[in-house]
Amino acid sequence: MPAFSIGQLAKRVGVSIDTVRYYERNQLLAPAGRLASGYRRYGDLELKRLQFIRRAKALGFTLADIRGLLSLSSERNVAKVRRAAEARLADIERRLEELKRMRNGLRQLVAACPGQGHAEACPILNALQEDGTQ
Amino acid sequence: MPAFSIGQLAKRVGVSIDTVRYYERNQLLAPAGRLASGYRRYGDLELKRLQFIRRAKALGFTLADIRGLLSLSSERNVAKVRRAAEARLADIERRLEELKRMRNGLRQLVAACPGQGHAEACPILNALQEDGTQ
DNA sequence: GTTGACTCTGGACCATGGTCCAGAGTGCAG
DNA sequence: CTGCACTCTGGACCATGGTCCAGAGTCAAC
Repeated sequence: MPAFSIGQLAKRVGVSIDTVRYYERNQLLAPAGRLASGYRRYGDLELKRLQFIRRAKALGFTLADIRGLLSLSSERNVAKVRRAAEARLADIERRLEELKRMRNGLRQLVAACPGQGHAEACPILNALQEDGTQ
Repeated sequence: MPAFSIGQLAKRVGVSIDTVRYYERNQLLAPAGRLASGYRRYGDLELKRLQFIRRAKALGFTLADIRGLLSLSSERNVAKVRRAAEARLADIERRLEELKRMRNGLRQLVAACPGQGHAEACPILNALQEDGTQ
């Protein structure tokens, strides 16, 4: 049963030691135990859990989401996990649409802007200054 | 020359009074003047400026970006405004791609999840628990 | 002239996801 | 057994974009 220090754990997963301790403070990841000196010790379980956290974060889950996922996961409640993932997905799709709207607005402005000449001819400034720009 | 109070200004633009004062603290919007009592007074210029700020924010500019845009705009420097908009656009496109990757990852997981049965069969849990998820 | 709504100030506080610090104690290689 | 790297704790601090508060003063309608 392999055991490693917080520094080794952090390095393996590619996060900072501070981040590991931050996750501990926020109930995401506890050490497997402590040495007599108080040094934290971690095993494979904690390694996996930390990787889980990072992967979930990469998928756009917040730490609060992840706390939830972790407890669902230990409950092994598949239906709830699926619903959580669906909610995340819906949220991401909403954000995608928003961003696309922004992008299209900006694209039009940039495309129409001569990039020189006087300000009155600049659609970017005008669009921001007029009403109903969207 | 119309003049209104901070409350009227805020209401017209649809922000809170606190937000208007916050923008003032952060050099985005100063009142046209003050009454003897110290009450702020705003005119059409400030109304337009606040609308500009809100629209730019809706396009995804940060307040720091907007501070920049406002000064470029008063310089009437079309070339710089355009470059700022292009940079914003590139940033938005980068974020779009990231979100799409997340969405696709999640979509696959959700699609493959039976939503019932035991945890071993749940690809969401498995994907988060295994290496090389994406 | 009284009442209720509005405004003033400075500063504290919120969430998010960490980062950094000092001062002290530990682990381990040579 | 020395020395360096590592770890411990608690708390402060960062950026972002605000929100809320108390206590005092003011405006305007009636």
